[in-house]
Amino acid sequence: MFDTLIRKLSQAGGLTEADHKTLRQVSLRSRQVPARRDLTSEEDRPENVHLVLSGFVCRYKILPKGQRHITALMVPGDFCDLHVAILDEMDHSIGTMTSCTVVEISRATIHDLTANHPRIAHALWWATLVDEAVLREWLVCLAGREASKRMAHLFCELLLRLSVVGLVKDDSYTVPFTQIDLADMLGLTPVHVNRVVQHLRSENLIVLRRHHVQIPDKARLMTYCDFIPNYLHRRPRVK
Amino acid sequence: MFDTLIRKLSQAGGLTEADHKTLRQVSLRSRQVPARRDLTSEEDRPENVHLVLSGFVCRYKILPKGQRHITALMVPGDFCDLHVAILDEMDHSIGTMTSCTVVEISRATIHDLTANHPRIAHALWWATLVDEAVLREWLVCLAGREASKRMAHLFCELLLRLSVVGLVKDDSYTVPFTQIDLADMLGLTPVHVNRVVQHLRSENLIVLRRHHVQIPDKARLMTYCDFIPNYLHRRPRVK
DNA sequence: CGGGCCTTTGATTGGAATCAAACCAAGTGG
DNA sequence: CCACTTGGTTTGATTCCAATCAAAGGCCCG
Repeated sequence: MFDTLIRKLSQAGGLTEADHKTLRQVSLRSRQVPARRDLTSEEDRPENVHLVLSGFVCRYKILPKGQRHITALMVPGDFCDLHVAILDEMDHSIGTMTSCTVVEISRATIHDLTANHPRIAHALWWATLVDEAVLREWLVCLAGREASKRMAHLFCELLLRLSVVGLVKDDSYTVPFTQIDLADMLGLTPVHVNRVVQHLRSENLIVLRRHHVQIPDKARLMTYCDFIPNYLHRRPRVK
Repeated sequence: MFDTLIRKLSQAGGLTEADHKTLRQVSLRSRQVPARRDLTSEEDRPENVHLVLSGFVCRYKILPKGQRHITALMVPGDFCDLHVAILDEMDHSIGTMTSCTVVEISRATIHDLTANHPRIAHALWWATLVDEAVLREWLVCLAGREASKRMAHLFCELLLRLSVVGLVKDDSYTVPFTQIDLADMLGLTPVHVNRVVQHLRSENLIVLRRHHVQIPDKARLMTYCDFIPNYLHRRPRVK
């Protein structure tokens, strides 16, 4: 569990052995959370930051008309809500999509780390900037790509993000969300998501069945949706 | 010019008199930049972070098909690209929309501030988190609101953001961008932007003429687009 | 005063939403 | 172990918002 935290922050570069030691001493409580539960809700002032160890978590907002829009997906190794350590109030909610194991880190701990361990502070800042870069790509995707390329793009992104944490095997991974969840991520209706899925299937770009995707030819899928991975800011080794 | 920097960072709270002094000693070079110039381009590894003193700057990406999408707007008092101090490579470009005065702060300076002045580091982190919150709202807006509400929402946001820096008078401010720029922000075509503008005009929700907006009834405009300002994370005093 | 960019208007097309209903899989309880 | 329920997936028909194509005005600047 410590490894997950250290691995995550090491991606920012620049951590020393002493920093690793500091992180190992951080008191972490791991917790099991069922699917479809909120970890924190809008307007909360939560006391803990969460780090995902297993399962999928999403960040979402509810629009006035009641529809939900998912603005970010957190997979194992990701922080859910570093914001809460810095901002005064949540402007969105965070909920599990599957049953999850999460680690809670108190705001006090984050404050101590940022105040007294500049390289760790730097790494935490790095993590939020990468999140922002992903968010930016989602925005551009939503604005400028048609539905089927948007979905293909999402599957490409997940392929890379999940492979970093060892959750991809033979270009295939588990997508534990429903077509309704996909609709909420891509800004489409569930009906249209279904049609798009069928289209991608018919082109043999993805094989999606029972919460499991397999990508027959990832180069072709990436070309199809003009996927450029630079926004993920992965370290070279993960290439 | 120092005041702008200090005012910006003070919004995060927690800065001491000593921090102010530190910031005053930061070496700042202010520079005039013409309209429609890039400050930094994708794949650059720029040496300076920019802070806007006057004028409008935007963050944008170019899609494969050649269309531009603007992902963020920076107004006086905003940082353009704190990323460059932390991430290895730009994944987007930053360009002026008008003639601008910007201040350049070297990466080395930012690194020194974050390494040795924890409260300033905290404030910088805060600034990026607020940027992210705005980005998130843009995403939700794009996905879930129809064109005219999206545009109304943008005008509401600008009203608040510009009033913080004293650029609003009588619920009226300058919007120095063209309908083409608006289209690139809202994910619409220029033609449709024009029609939406006309619709908002006909409803008397905005008075837009010659790069200048006046809002006859801001409560009505906010109600119209369900504008909830919490995502801007303004300090109470600015209410 | 001419040229270029922006704005405006019109006609048409198309992608995705909406409405409606059937189908399917999985879990529940009698 | 099988009706029953529930949530998700699929299909079809229709509507509508916004894109596209095309061209005419305005405005500003050199």
